[in-house]
Amino acid sequence: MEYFSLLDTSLDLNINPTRLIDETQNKEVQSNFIELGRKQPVKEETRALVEELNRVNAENKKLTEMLTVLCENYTALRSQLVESMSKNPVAEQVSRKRKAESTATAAPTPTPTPTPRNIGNNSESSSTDEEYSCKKQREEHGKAKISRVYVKTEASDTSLLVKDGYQWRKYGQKVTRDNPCPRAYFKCSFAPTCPVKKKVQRSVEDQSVLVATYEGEHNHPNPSTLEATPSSNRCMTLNSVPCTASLSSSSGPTTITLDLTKPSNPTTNDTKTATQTVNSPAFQQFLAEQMASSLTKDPGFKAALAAAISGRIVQHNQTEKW
DNA sequence: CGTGTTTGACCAGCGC
DNA sequence: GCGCTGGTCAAACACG
Repeated sequence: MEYFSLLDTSLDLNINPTRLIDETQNKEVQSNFIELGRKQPVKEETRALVEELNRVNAENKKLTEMLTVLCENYTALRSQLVESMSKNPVAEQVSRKRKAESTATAAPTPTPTPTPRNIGNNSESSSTDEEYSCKKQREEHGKAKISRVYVKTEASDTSLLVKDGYQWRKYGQKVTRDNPCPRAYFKCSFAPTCPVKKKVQRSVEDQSVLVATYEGEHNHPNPSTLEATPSSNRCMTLNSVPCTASLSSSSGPTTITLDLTKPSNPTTNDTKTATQTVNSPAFQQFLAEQMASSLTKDPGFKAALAAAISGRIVQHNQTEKW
C-alpha cells in the first residue's frame, strides 16, 4: 500500500448528482437515470452539488493538514539531526582499529549520526556500513557519491527490499561479522551502464530498520518518474504511511532517515514554516503532479470516465429522439 | 525460455 | 605468509 493511495486522489466525477442523497434513491436513479435526470428538480441537484463541494473541501482540508504535519516533522527532524551532528561529529568512529585508521588517513566522517528518534540506538548497528563507507570513501573520494537511507519497516517484514523507484538486481548476499542479519548487494538494472550499487542490511539493534547504502549516481532518470508512478520514488510515499524524514548532505554522503511508523506529531511549533512550504508553488505543483499521475493510474477513474462519456452519448441520443 | 534470485566459491585488502 | 573479512562472480535454481 502506498501513502497516496490513502489520500484517495481519484476524481469524483459526479456522474449522477443524486448519488449522495440516498442509496435507495440512487439505485432507482441508476436504473432510470435518464428519465429522472431530466425530471429532477434543479434545487435538488444544487443541494447535491453543495454537499459534494463541502465533501471535497473537507478532503482538501484534511490533505492540507497531513502535508502540514509532514513538513513539520521534516523540519523538526532536520534541526535535530543538525544539532546532533554539531554535538557529536565523530561519535561513531570508536570501535574498530581499521575504522580509526581509515579516519586518520583521509576523510572526515562520511556519514552523519542517525537521529535516535528515528531508529533508536543504531550507531553500533551501522558500524559495518560505516567501515565500508570509510574505506570506499577513501578509494572513491570525489568519484562516487555515497548516500545512506534508513527505512523503518514492519518487524515482520523479512525482505530486504527498499522501494526507491529504481530497478535493482540482487547479485549477492553476505552475513557480516557484526550483524547476524545478512547484507544484500544490489546493482541498478534499469540501465546496463548505470554504476550505482546498493547494499541493504537490517540494523542489528532494531531489526525493523533497514539500512540502505547507495554508491554512485544514476546516469538515467528514475524509471518510476518516467512511468509517472506516484509512489515509489518519493521518500514521503514510502510504505504508504505518513512518515517523517530528515536529510543531510553536508560534508559527506547523503543520509536520509525515514520513520515510516511514527505517528504524526501535531504539537510541533513550526507550523508557519510548514504551511509556507505547503503553499509554495513548487509544492503545489508537486502535489498536482502526484494527483494527476494517481488519476491516470486509477482504474476507477478510467471506469468513471468511460461511464460518464457513454452516459453522455446515451443521453444525447435519447434527447435527439425526443 | 527468459529473467531474476540464491548461494557457495573465489578474490582482494588488511592485520597480525 | 596466513587468516579474517567484505565484495563479487557465476552456476544452479525458481518462477512466470
